[in-house]
Amino acid sequence: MSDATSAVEWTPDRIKVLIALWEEGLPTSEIGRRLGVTKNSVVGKVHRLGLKKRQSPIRQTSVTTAQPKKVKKAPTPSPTAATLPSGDVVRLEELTNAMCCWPEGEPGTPEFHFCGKASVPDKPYCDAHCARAYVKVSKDKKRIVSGSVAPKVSNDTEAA
DNA sequence: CCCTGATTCGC
DNA sequence: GCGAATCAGG
Repeated sequence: MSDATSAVEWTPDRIKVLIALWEEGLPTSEIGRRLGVTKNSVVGKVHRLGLKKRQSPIRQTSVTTAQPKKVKKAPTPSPTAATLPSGDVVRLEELTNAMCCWPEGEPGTPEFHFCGKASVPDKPYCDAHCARAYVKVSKDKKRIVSGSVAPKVSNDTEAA
């Protein structure tokens, strides 16, 4: 490969994840934080992509930071289907409804994979990653890596 | 005061 | 087109 001008390019993979996270209800800050970009970049890209809007400055049904609403019916996506092959990483194509779609690594790279663990009912992520995505944290651990990419996003199991 | 989201301008 | 800055609202 002879080209390596752009460090962070919006590849379909990243855009896919971007939309995925956005659709899931993750705050722009969180998405941008994970991808290593600012919330402005995320929201800008999303806007340009023609995605839907969520919480406009004007009153448009509060979102409450993507709080998982309770559903009356729990289909229970059979976590058994999330039995991923050991030793093999979960790719985007291998993602299932009962799989934790938590992007790890740099989207666009062969190293990029998902958690692949069994996600909790009505939740796109597993118990551990769910807390990471819906964390109410504010300000804080901005882990934006500059220069060399590779934000170890595999940090979970946090215990205060 | 803080955070989230949209919009706009500049590069 | 991407990124950052700015503005608006909750």
